[in-house]
Amino acid sequence: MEVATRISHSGATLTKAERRVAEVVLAQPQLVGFGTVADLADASLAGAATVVRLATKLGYDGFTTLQAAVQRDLAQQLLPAAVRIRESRGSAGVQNHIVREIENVQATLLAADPSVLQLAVQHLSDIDHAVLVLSGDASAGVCQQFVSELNALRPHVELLGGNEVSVTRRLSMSEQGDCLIVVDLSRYDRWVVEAATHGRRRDAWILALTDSVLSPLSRLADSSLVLTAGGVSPFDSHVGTLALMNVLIAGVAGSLRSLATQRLDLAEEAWNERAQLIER
Amino acid sequence: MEVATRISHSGATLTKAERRVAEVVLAQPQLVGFGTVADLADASLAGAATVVRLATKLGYDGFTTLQAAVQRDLAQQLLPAAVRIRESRGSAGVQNHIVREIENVQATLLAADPSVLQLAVQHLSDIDHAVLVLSGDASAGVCQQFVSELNALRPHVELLGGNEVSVTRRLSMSEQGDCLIVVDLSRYDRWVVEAATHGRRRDAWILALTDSVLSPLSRLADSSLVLTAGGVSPFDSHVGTLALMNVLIAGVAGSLRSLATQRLDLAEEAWNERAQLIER
DNA sequence: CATACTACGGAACAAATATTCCATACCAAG
DNA sequence: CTTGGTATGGAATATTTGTTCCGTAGTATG
Repeated sequence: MEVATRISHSGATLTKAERRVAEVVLAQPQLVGFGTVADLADASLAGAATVVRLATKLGYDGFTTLQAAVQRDLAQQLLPAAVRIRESRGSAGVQNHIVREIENVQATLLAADPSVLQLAVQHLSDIDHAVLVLSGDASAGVCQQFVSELNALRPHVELLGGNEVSVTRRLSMSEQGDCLIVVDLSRYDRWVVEAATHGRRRDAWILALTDSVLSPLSRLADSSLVLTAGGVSPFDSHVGTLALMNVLIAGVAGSLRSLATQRLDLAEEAWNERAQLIER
Repeated sequence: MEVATRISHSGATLTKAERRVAEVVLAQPQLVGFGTVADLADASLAGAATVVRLATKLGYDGFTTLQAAVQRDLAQQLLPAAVRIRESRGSAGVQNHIVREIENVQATLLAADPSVLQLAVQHLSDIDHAVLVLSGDASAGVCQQFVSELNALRPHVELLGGNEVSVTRRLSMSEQGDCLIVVDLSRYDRWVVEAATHGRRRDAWILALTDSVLSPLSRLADSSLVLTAGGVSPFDSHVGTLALMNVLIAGVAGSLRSLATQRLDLAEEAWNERAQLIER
């Protein structure tokens, strides 16, 4: 991505209008490769002169040269994906990762039984009951991610953590119909399995996200989804897990549409009020 | 392949020179999409007039119209490679997610400049300096995941969090050569950008993981990696981010092999001693 | 061999497109 | 509020590029 590099390099010195143009160049490279100065100017609500100025600022002779560069980049992308990955600037390492992680995503999502997904979304969308998420140490991060997003959509979502005692106490206060999501891969954290067992006695509906239907969590759970987590590093990859969680989140967002948008709007408003977010 | 269809349809009625042109159109569509009448004429050893005649013979108004058609065909091919791999397994809903997340992984990892990755791994493997990770609210979970895994491989890795004051304080104590990883997507958390600015003054080496080379984080950082995070739900997908982090983790594990295995063994031993992990 | 017809490409012409120039709007500093 | 400087887009200009026309060469047919 020759062009992207140059934009990044000159990024700081760009003016407001030039930046708009640069964004369009990055977002819709076809428009540059196939189109004209006027097309690009229209798309970025800028003048033709600004487009040319950007091109020269990036170190090109003019729009025509910039266009040629974009066309080279696009031509790269036109090569078959397999060739692209192989030719992608050496580093066989990254290729391995791509293949491996894609496999994780695909295997995890394809293995998910649609009826289980539907059931899970249904329970996760039931705002009359709490959602408790229990995770092994190795997957705590992705679970926190899941909890925080789910929390943005609906109330009463908790990540169980701290020490074993506090988790057990929280589970003891759970009510029938609460939803317990347990996430752990082999080798399983003993306390997670024990806590899940406790949850079972409390009549929670349990969904296991784990690496095998033979796992102790699967045995405990009412439903389970099987994860594929082949890693290149010493650790399991949670890419598939996160992708699966995204599916659940999207499902909940869909089924709680009005409540969810209302909650998101409230957050949005608060952010704006205090200018806590910036566009650029 | 709209153009190919027309060529095969009118194939019989083409003259010798026209056929040569048509062959080039099929073999090197980029030349048509990106090039001019003269380019195509040269490549097919024909005159400019012949090129135009072919275009009209195929039913187009002229070369310009033919070119537009070829550009549409090319644009199809430019769509996320994953879209074309639509194997009809899985339900429609999950299909979308698979395609989207695969695209996130692929785009994020392919966009990563190997030299930047190498540099990042180098800094992350430098055990004489601390690694500080600063994250926007929306990506806190995956960052925690990253930090916890990195922590298993080497000491002095911290996730900056809590309130703004404590983050600022921690950054104030950072030393030259420390490594600051900043992760945030548009719209950016103001405090994250401000904290990163502070880190810059403290002479930390800054790596930005963000969604555009035009982001304020990119501007601040010494190096940056661009994330693709297209989501189906209301939230960004951090699947690509996590995959990229896995690449970094694997790199660090490789370069710190002996230290890392030593640390992992220690943890292993402690777990075994207390029977905290179970096989099944 | 002669004639009629078709294919073909060079060059003139017309259209489009990139580039440059300039007046205006905007903004910050005094 | 004024002034100096910068950013910006419209319009004039220059260049490139598509299209059309026409003379020539090649080919088939009688």
